[in-house]
Parts: sequence; structure tokens; C-alpha cells
Amino acid sequence: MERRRTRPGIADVAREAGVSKTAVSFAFNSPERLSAETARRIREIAAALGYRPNPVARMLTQRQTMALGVLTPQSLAVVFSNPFFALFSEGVANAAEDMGYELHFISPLHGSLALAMGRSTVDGVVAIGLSADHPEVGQIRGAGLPMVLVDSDDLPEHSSVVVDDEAGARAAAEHVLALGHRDVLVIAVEGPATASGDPGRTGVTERRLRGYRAAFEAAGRTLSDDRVVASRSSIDGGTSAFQRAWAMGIRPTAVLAMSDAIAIGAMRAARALGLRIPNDLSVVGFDDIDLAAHVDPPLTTVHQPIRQKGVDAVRLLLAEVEQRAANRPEHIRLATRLIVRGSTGPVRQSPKGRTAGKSASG
Amino acid sequence: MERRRTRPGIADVAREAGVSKTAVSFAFNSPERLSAETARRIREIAAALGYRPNPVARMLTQRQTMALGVLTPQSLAVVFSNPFFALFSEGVANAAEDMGYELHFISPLHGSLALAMGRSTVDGVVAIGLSADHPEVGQIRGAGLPMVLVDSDDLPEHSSVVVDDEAGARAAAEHVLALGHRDVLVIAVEGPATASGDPGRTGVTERRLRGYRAAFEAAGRTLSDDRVVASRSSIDGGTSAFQRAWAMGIRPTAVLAMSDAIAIGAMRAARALGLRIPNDLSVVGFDDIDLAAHVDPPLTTVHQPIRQKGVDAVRLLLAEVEQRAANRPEHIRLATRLIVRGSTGPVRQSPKGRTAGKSASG
DNA sequence: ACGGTTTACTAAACCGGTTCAGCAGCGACC
DNA sequence: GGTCGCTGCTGAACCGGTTTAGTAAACCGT
Repeated sequence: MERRRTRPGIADVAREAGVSKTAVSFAFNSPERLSAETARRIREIAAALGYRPNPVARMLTQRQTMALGVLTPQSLAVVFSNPFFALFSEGVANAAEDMGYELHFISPLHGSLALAMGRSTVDGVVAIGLSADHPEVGQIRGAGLPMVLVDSDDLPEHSSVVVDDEAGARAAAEHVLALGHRDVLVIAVEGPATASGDPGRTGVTERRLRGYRAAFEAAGRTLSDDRVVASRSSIDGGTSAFQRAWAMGIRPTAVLAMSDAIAIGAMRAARALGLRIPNDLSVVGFDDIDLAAHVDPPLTTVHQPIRQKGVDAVRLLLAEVEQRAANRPEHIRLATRLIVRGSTGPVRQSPKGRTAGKSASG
Repeated sequence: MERRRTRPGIADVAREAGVSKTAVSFAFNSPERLSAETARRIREIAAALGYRPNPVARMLTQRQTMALGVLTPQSLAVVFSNPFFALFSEGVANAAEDMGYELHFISPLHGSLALAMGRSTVDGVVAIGLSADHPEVGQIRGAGLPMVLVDSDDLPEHSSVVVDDEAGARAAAEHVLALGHRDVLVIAVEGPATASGDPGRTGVTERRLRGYRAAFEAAGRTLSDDRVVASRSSIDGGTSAFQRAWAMGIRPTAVLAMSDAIAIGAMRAARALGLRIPNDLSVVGFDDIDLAAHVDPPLTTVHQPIRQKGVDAVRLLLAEVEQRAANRPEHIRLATRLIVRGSTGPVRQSPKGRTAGKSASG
């Protein structure tokens, strides 16, 4: 006596009910093509047998899976530990769920994103932070699945959703410059070139850096390269990045961080070094995650509509998947805006014998 | 000229290469059964045609999907916005990824978890907070998929991973009682009976409440029902729960919150009312999410190994899926422990004309 | 020169559904 | 009373792979 014989199939139900497989299929999918009595009897027998249609077989014949994939160049562990991704996933999940699609997370398998994609059964993917220079981008596109890009628009034949990173960054930098800050430290998100970190967001890093630089130039100053350090996009990353900069003798009066997580980490490091925020150090983040308003002091940051990016990406993707659209890729650019809270304030003249030190200006 | 003719299938490759479908299959899956030259040629032609084996067809014949499901009684939006779930997902994702499994999130479809489960193609599921009294538990189990339960062990024929909620809660309550607190407010996580909230964690709520009560009784006191209020498990939920209690005239010197999110929300509400923490109000959380150590003041809380729960659940699940195990369900109970940080302190005698008010003791 | 093995490959069945084409039976219509 | 059309159902093909069983040719030792 086995614990569970192979699950009953449609053929078993058909035999038991004395009808054809077709009839059983109709009983579930188009009962109007059967007499009410027959349909009822078939469903009854199916239930008694514990019959459940095999979704894989259905997928095969219908050639659709009713699932959408979220393609992340990072491992899932970093995805779920990153508040930015959590918010983005929330948007994607919400939209997908509304439309009756299941959600699959596709992350590199044995180091290969293309391999993972080949194994996955989805009708389309939302690729977050996949840039044109990703080594596997050719294979990924070769899979021929509908795909929309988020935070990247350098593959013009795919629809995309981006935010105006440059304008947001520029606003952030203008803000601290207007407050009189001259010694500014930028903590960037690591790109793929730098190390493992947060590779997907390369283009993002560059766009934001461009925005910071534009503000400096407009103010007749320049942001020198040695005032830009890289960090993983996490609280701990921000903490150690600030500590490293401090150890190198950098004594900024303001920090421009490329993510809120980094900003919060930097604030912690600064406080541990005896600096008060915003009195001794102003800090600006990027993203405006939920937590940003809740830390002490509340974080001045650049808001970007993260959930909305997920929602829009799914909307664009489904237009393609369900062929409603005229098949022309669509490119959406959402606005960013600076939210001034309590972590920034006017610069103070060296209150505690701070070395005037090297200036960020050229 | 169509944009993309139907994708090439194994038959197209076979025809083009002048071999059988079998040979093509061998070229990819067991090249040693072909001459090196033939295998190479087939793969070359396949690549030229852009052939990618259809994973659905493969699933059908192999009768396995290489995917695991996370079954959540809540919508995905709440899952991703909840730091507890994020941490848990991180553990699950890590373990699944290591073993080469993809991860699917299964949430109610048109309100039905069983329906969603029927549509999903996974080899097994990790069910978080699925209790025996869930209305669809029968159908869910009827799907016949391997399943392990997390935060619930009332379905003994399924493996499970739980933590010692009762002991953790008891330690928390003993801590505040030892500090001299007598006016204690408990903010519980809403169960399914109460409303929509965080339904999956019912049993959890009850176990923690039992722990709190045990501590009170051991101290010769009782925790009266009107000192227990419910809240969604979120920062905002905690804020409004504390405000509601305050509006009802409750003036606690300590709060026992059933999640860190609630605790942080309560701290914000208290501070907005002019209370200082821990001087005027002690707050204890539950979970020990990453954020707990980073708020101001750092939160005293009950640590539970959330990531580990995910990892263990996947380990148990795969043992069953891959039939390595002797098929006996295994039940794991992980320890909790109180982490004392800065949000709790000794009770102070009515420093600002506080009404002695109603006491929590009987 | 011959039976036995090995090598390299193939035809057909199979996984579990959906769907197309078609066929009895029956009432309606003229 | 023949045929048209409808209802209710069926057999077989199909989706796109894997796998089993088998075969033709080459190799091999005696």
C-alpha cells in the first residue's frame, strides 16, 4: 500500500465517469457545451477522486503561463534585504495580482541570469536595473520574452520606466550648496565595475552623479573625484563608507548619499564620531523609502515613486503580453522631487576646532 | 513579414540538422550518447536558430518544476511591506537559490488561496502562518503538494518550523515587571477574527499573549483584557493603536508590542504626546528586525531567528520533495531571547502629575 | 567468417491536458 | 419523408519536449 499513488489524471476521471477526456475538460472549462446533468456528474466524480488539473499541461497547450517574472541581476538575498526592492516589488506584486498573474523571481542560477531565465516559465519579465552592457543581455533578449526595463532605457526596443535621476540629484546638491556647504562628500552606489554590490543600478549611479556635478558647476564649483566614494546600498554600507572617508581625513559638512539606506548608515557613523545632525553635518538621501521619515532626525531626501515604477512596468508589460498595444515600445519617465526634512541645515563655521581642511571646490 | 514567427522547436532543429528529435535532446542533455562531432553540429544549428528548450514541456515530462512556492494568506502587497516577511523571504530565497530552485509567491487569487495554489507550478510550498482553521486548508492540503508550515504546527502530518513565542513573550513581560512597571499596555497583532490585518499570525498572537499572562501571574498579578489592544503589524498601526489607547484614558508606563513595527509606531505616538522613552515610557518589541537596533532609542525586543526559519523551512521541504527523508514529518522549534536595549528602563514615580489611574493589576 | 559488443542514432510512446473535426440522434420545417 | 440544424458528445491530433526500446553499422576477438 503506497502512501499516494500517482495523482488521478483527466483520463482517470473520464474512465470513471464513462465519458471522454474531452467531456471532462468541458465540464471544467466550458460547461455550457455539456448537458447540465453530465457536467455536474463529471465534476462530482472529479472531486471524489481528488482530481486537480495539472497546470503544467494546461500551460503547454495554451502556451501561456499566467505568470510574470521579476528579473534581478542580484541574488534574492540582496533583493529582499533592500528596502528599495521591497517597495518596487510591492508595486509589481500589486499590479500583477490585480491582473491575475502569479509572480516569479528570477535571479542568477549558478551565476547565470540567462540560464535562470531559460528555466523559468513566465509570459514576460520586468527587468530591474538591466543595462545594455550586462554580459548576458544578448542571451536574455534572445529568449524572446516580452520584457520591460526599469531604471534603464538603453535598450530602446523594449518599453521602459525610469525616473529623472539627474534632476533629483541636482536638486539635492543645489539644496546643500544653497545652505552654504562647500565640503561635500558623495557616497555613491557601487557599480558592477567596483565589485559585487548593487550592480544593477549602474546607469542610475552615473545619472545621479551627473546631476550632482551639474549643480556644482552651476554654482561655479566642481565636485572632485576624491570626494566621491562608493558603498553597498545598505545601512551598514553607508556606515563603513563614511568611516572610511573620515579615516582618509575627509571632513565634510554635508553628505549626498545615493540611497536612503546609505544616508542612514552615514548618519549613524557620523553620530558615533560625535557629530550632530544637522548642526555639524547635513545629510541628503535618495529614494524616500518609508523609513526615511521615521529616522531621527527625519531624512531630507529625493523622493522617487518606487511603487509606481513597479505598477507602470507591469502595465506596460501586460500591454505587450496580451497584445493589446500597437506593439510600439513605450518609455515612461517619472519625476523626482526633493523632500526637505530635518537632516539638513545651514553650514556652521567650524564650531569645534574643525580643520578647515581641503575644500571640494576646484 | 511577421515580427516573430513561432519560436523554433526541437523538431525544427532536428529537421535543419537532418537528425531525429531524440538526437537534439541528447545533444543538450546527454551529449555523451552522441558523437562529439554530431553533438557540436546540433548545438551549433540550435544556436543559429535561436532554439531554447521549452521549460514547460520539460516540466511536463519530468514531472518536476524546480520551483518552490511561498504560500501567504495575505496579498503580496502586505508581504513586501512587512519587514518580518522581507526577512523571512530572504531566508527562504537564500536556501532555495542555493539548491537551484526558483521561487514563486503564491497569494490569494480572486480571494482564494486554493485557486492560486491550483494554478501554480511548484514542487512544494512553504506556508507561512497557515493555521488549521483556515477555511481553505482542506483544499490546500488536497492539492497533495509537499508543504511545510512556518509559525504554526497544528497540522502534525506536515513538517513545521516555529519559534518559542510563549517563552519570548514571557521574558519580555518579566523584564518590564522587574523594572517595576505595573501599568502595562499590550498591543497585539490583529488576528483574522478582528479584521483584515495580518491574519496569518493568529496562533502567534495567542501564544505570545499566553507568555505575557504567564509572567503576570508568576508575579502575582493579572493582565486584564482592557489593557490589550489590537493593531495591524506596521508602524502606522502601532501609532494609531497607542493613540487610541491614550484617548481611552489608558496611561501605561510600559508597552509590550507584538512586533517591532508596532513598537516603533507606539514610540512615535508616545513621543508626539510628549513622553520621553524610556524615562516616561518603556517599550518592548518582538521580532528584532534589523531596524530595531537602529531606531532612537534602540529598541528592547524579543529576538527570533526569522531568516533561519526560512532556511530551515526550505531544508525540511526539500527533504520531502527530493524524497531523501524517511518521510516522517519533522518539527523544529527555535529559541527566542530577550534583547535589552535602550527603550526600557525602571519605572518613575508620576513625574508630571500623571494620574495614577487604573492599574493593570487585578 | 561469425557471433557478440559497442557505438551512434531513430521511431514511437508518453507526460496530461486542450481543441478540432466530426458524428449520432432528434426535433423542426416544408 | 427527406434534410437541415442543433445538441451533446467523441476520437484523434496537438503542445514540445524526454525516454524507452530497438536497429544498422562498425568493431573485435578467435
